[in-house]
Amino acid sequence: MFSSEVDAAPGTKPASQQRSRETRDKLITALDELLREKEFGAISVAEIANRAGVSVASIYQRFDNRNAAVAILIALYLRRVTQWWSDLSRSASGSAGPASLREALVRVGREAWRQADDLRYVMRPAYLQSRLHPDLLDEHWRTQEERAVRGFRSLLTDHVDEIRHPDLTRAASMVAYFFNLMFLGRLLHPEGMSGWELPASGDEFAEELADFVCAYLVAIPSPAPRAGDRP
Amino acid sequence: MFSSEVDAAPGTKPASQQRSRETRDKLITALDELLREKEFGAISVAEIANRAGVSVASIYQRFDNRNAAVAILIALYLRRVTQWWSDLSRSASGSAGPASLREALVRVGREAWRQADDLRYVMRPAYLQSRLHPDLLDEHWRTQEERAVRGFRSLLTDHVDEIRHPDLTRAASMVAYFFNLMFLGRLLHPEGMSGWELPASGDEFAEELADFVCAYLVAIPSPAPRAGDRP
Amino acid sequence: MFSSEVDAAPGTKPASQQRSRETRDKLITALDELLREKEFGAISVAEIANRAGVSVASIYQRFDNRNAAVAILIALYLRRVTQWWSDLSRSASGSAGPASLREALVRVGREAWRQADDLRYVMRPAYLQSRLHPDLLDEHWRTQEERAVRGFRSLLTDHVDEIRHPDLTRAASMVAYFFNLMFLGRLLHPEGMSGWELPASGDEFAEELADFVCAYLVAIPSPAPRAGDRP
Amino acid sequence: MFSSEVDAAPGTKPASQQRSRETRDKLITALDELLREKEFGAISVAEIANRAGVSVASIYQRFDNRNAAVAILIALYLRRVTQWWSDLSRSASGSAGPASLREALVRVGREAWRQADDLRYVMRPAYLQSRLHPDLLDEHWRTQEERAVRGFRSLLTDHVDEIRHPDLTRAASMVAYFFNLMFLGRLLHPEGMSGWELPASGDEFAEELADFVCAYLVAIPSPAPRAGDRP
DNA sequence: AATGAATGAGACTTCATTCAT
DNA sequence: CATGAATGAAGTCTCATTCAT
Repeated sequence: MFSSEVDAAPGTKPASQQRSRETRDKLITALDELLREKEFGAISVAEIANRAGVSVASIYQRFDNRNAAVAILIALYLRRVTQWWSDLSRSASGSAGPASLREALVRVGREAWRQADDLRYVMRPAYLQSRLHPDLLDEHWRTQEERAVRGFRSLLTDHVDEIRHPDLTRAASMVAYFFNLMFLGRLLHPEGMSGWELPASGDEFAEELADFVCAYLVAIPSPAPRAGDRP
Repeated sequence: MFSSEVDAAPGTKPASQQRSRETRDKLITALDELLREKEFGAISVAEIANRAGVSVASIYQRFDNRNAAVAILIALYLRRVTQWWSDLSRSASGSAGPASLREALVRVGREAWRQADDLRYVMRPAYLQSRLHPDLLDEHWRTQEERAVRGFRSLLTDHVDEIRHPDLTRAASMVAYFFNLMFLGRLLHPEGMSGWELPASGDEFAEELADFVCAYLVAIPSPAPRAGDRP
Repeated sequence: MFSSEVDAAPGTKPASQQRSRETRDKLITALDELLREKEFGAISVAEIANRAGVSVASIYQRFDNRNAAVAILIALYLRRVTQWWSDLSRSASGSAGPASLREALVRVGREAWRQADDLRYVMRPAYLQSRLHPDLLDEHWRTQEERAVRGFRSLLTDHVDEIRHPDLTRAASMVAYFFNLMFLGRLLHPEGMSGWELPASGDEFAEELADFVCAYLVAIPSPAPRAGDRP
Repeated sequence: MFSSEVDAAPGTKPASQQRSRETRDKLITALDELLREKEFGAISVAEIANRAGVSVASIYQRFDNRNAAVAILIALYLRRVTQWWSDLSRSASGSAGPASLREALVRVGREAWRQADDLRYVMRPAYLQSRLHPDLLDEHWRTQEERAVRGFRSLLTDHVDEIRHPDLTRAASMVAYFFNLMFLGRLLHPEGMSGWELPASGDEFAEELADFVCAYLVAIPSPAPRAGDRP
């Protein structure tokens, strides 16, 4: 079921037999469920085993140690985020793609907003874990980042005629970085935009984001737009 | 030494005597030191006590819980961030303030970048803790957010003649939100801009940020700057 | 206020000053209150001090150690039980005393039943403590027992013409022992007569008790009333 | 060894394997030993584990709580008292049962006296605990009480021709209640009859008890035996 | 005399992990 | 391979008591 992603994870022992693969899947599903109920740090090995209906010792036959349960998190995370990015790309550059750059950005913003909500229960612990044990997951984040940059690069290229920013690569990086931060913020602060006096509705906020980013992209190249350009 | 901030914290017991205040300060200092070495979750009560040179029980005479040691984190956090914001405001709106909006933003970006590095060791655990126990700290974050919005609002007001964005309040919120995210990102990803192919130097990055934000602020109000405005 | 009884207690330090006597009384009152809320073992020194509005250290200036707080229990216990016995005697042998032995016993039973309810909150912990630390209180119980025996002895003497038991001293001992057990049972099993299928009302039960005891007292001396005396 | 009783106890985790049953028995035996040396409240989890030769954590694999170690007490208690009652019944109603009611009661009294001594070391803590945590054990006491009432009921029925008390059920309850109190008193006051000036020897005391109870049972029904019936 | 602070000792409990079946 | 049992290590917290003001 989850074979390819999970076996690649560090600390994960090979599951050659049919039976072991079943056990492994049961464990992943159990953790997936538990993560919707409580934070990772509060989930004990015994709890995972109970929920999965297997013995505690079985976990150690699948994974090196409890920290390697992060491996399961990665599996879950990868499964979903990969799915998300491919969905996003497909819809963004589809034959019926959005007419304008702004529309494309609004769409991405809206998607990111929604995804942040949907994936929060798995991304949040995965992310927080990754901050506490950077070594384990940094490679994965890096990969994601690069994928995001490439994604935006191609999106910008699709609308290159609207863009005045002199360096498309740099622009794509900034935009990807910006969207990523927004995504992260939404992930970690689910309660929303409260203190910022910003629109709490995803759709409205996506419009504002698009404006924000568009301005940067279509602005007359510096130094022109700066001080003193008002008549 | 730390009296005013710490006494206000929830879960903190009053320290009326000279001696108790000394103990409390020793504890705060100890935690401060430990946080430079390891993450909060890995610091045991006994460790704090040892480092502070007091008994474990003394910790419980000062604080309700181990969790209330988060209170110490808040104290540290508040002390530093408050300091930072007041410094920033003073320098930004001083008599010899920056000539242009962009220069002001570059300066803020540079400051934020540096501060994120300096305060990381305390902010990071404080932040991650606050994500695991949102109820304890959300009020504080809210306060900070509002303060940031007000700060940027006044900064923008100082340069209102350069700004074309129709809604100054909304603009201030967006900019504050953006800078905050950037700050947060730097906090949590100290290793830097690696995956993003962005300038790793703070100064250079601050310039790019300023451009990003400036464009949004000085852009010709929508719908004008959008699709089809290039001759 | 409580001076005479309390000062006599072992482990109690002399309270020569006015102030110390006040403190001591506050402590006793505090414990008295607390005992209505929870069992002795669950009452900490700090709790007593808090309730009394004095410092923890003050307790150690009044008493040798926590176990000597049992001394306070004794004080409370003595105060009340002494009061009870004297009331009982006064009413039993008063000028308008009950006409018959049975009436007198019913009255005693009723009183004991009611007192057991009223004093339970202090007697129960005192008693249980005394079972856990027999050495501290055994002397007091002994005293009480002897007082009870004497009380019943005089009660029986008042009605000697109704009694056929050959040995009045032995009879008084048995009756006192019996009432004491009943009192104890009521003390420790407040929920009542549930399992015994006995009258739950104090008045009705007192009647049965009186019958029980009366039979013993007025029975034709053994061996006469035994087997084969039915025609 | 102890399987049936212990597994039924609340807070006790199932011990399916041979090995776990061994551990559980070691724990029970250890507690049994310790109770002969000190009171339950003074026995720590570590002590039980040490004595049993198992690790502290093993206790928590067998029982939910330290309080659930009371379950062990119940097990011990039940084992012994159940045994006692069945022995008593067997001997009392055996083919060669006592000729008279009085003889039967003397025998019961003697047995109860001896048993109270023998079982004291386990009954006393069990009883005191049950008074401190009534909810845990009240059901058991209730059961015991009802069993006692039934036992005496059948004993009285065996000698119904000697009894003049009009209500056999009520009489059985009173007698059971009385013997139970006596048993309880002996349990809690091992030092004996000191204050009461009663026979310290079990055999002699049993005779007096029998007289006491017999009188109640064979007394001419009220109101006859009361005041003024002496010629 | 009274007090707040400090503390050593120890209690209970949890948990990740290993072992033997 | 899967499991229930066992455990060492560690953690959080409480408490009776002493100390210094």
